[in-house]
Amino acid sequence: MKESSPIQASKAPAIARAAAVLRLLGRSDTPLGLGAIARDVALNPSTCLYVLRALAEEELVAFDAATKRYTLEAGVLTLARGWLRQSAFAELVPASLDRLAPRFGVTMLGVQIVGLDHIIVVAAAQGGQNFQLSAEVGSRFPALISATGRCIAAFGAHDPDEIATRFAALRWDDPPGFARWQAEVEQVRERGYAVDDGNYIAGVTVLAAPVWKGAGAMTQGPGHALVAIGIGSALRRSGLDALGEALLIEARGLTRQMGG
Amino acid sequence: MKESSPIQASKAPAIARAAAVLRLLGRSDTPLGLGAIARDVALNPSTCLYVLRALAEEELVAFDAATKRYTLEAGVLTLARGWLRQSAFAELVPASLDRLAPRFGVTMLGVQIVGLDHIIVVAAAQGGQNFQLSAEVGSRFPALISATGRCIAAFGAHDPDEIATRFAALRWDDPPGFARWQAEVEQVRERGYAVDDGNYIAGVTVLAAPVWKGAGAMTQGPGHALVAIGIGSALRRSGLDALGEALLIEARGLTRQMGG
DNA sequence: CTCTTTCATTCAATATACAGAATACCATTC
DNA sequence: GAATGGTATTCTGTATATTGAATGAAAGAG
Repeated sequence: MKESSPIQASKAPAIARAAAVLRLLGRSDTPLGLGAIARDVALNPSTCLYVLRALAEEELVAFDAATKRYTLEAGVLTLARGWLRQSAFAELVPASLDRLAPRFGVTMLGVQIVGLDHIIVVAAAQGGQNFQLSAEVGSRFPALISATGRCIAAFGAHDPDEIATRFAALRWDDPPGFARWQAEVEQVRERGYAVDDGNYIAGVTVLAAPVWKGAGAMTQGPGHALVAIGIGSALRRSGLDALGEALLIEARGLTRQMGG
Repeated sequence: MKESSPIQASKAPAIARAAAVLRLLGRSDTPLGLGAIARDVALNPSTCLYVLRALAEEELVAFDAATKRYTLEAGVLTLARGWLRQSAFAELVPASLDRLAPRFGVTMLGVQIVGLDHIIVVAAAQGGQNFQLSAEVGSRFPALISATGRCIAAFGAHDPDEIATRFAALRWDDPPGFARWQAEVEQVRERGYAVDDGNYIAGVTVLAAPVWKGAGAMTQGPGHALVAIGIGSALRRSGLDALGEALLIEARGLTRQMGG
């Protein structure tokens, strides 16, 4: 039997339900009622009510008794603080971002790589005052997209078939063919950093360099990456190579600081 | 490390267990094994294992297969981002903090009031270069402590008995007597902002001013507060009143912007 | 290398969380 | 004021999540 039975396979389904509810509330722009929530996460209203009450008890969701609507509660911030506290990367990366962003006038991101599924923005710094290509902390992106994706493909020890499958599911503004993409990935292995020149978002150029986590963990692939984002025309004018090399230096410094 | 609070009966106990595990992992400085986690949250190892697996499936917990240790995963950041997105206060307050912190050389906090239980730091700004500020976001404090506590007591429509009970449980460096504290709370009602002069932390003065949430929600008490923290001697020299009045003005501005 | 200890994981019986129907609660509308 | 529609909430039998013991897999000591 193939392993693909993701729903109901767990021995603690209430947790998956709770996570789905939290994510829905995080996505929603307005407070939601029980009915709307139950419908969206495909739960029985009664079950959903108990989930919401338990989450409210933990102060992860807020309940407005007057309108009977639910929202995320600030308790989720406390969890995030706990993660930030213990993540060496999150602690160290802002300094690197603050160095590079003003120097090259780019938006800098520090991202965490979560498997082959996706990456999560951990920290950000704005370079130019005019064009703010803001990606907020906590945002998720598909793992293989853009420059970071080429990094993951180049340095992660992943199954080629798996990569091909996931590549096919990506959405680009201007998709590169798989063959050309693979050639670029090969180039990343030599050069050390990756470039996405308008493929992901038209007119926008993205660079990424890998940061490894623990000592000698390089065989398992990078756990993080530094990302630079800027307007393509401006970046090409000021020289991509200089930015790429600066990314590499900072990324190597971070790897070293984290015990490499 | 101290034991977590006991898990209470609910119709979805797995959620309370999950929250306890997440909080424990957030508190811990090092990755933890199954045994340590199960012991701390008072769970059967087998049950705890299923909880951890479900949390890992949701990418709220990271599992290191080599060491069999668990950590918080970056997914908690995504939840926090959802909360920040939909909180008008979190969106607006940084501007206020950034205005006041350098002007008075104080550490500024924006806090969210969660019932009578506690407050959560939502945003922070440094005046001097003394401490790291970003680490503070997400911290929890008892609701009635320090200057914020006097605000909540003054403007929240809470049961006096409940307040007295909770007051008795607080820990101060230099506890004010209940009678004197109540007199100060009365003063807060007239002046509009609260002062804690070395009671909570010796040598440190804290000021707080309330921010109400929705329009006409003042009857239910403030949902947020602006907090200023500084060295007592320095603050008294530069004048507490000026800082207090500035806090009030910013707090009123925020209340207005949030639909007051 | 073998024994001992510690920890993670599976297994099978049973206490209980869950789904669905039934009820209570509002807020509108007639 | 009565009725209606759309909610949220309680109630109850049953499938299943939880438990504690048994098994497996490492790590450390002798």
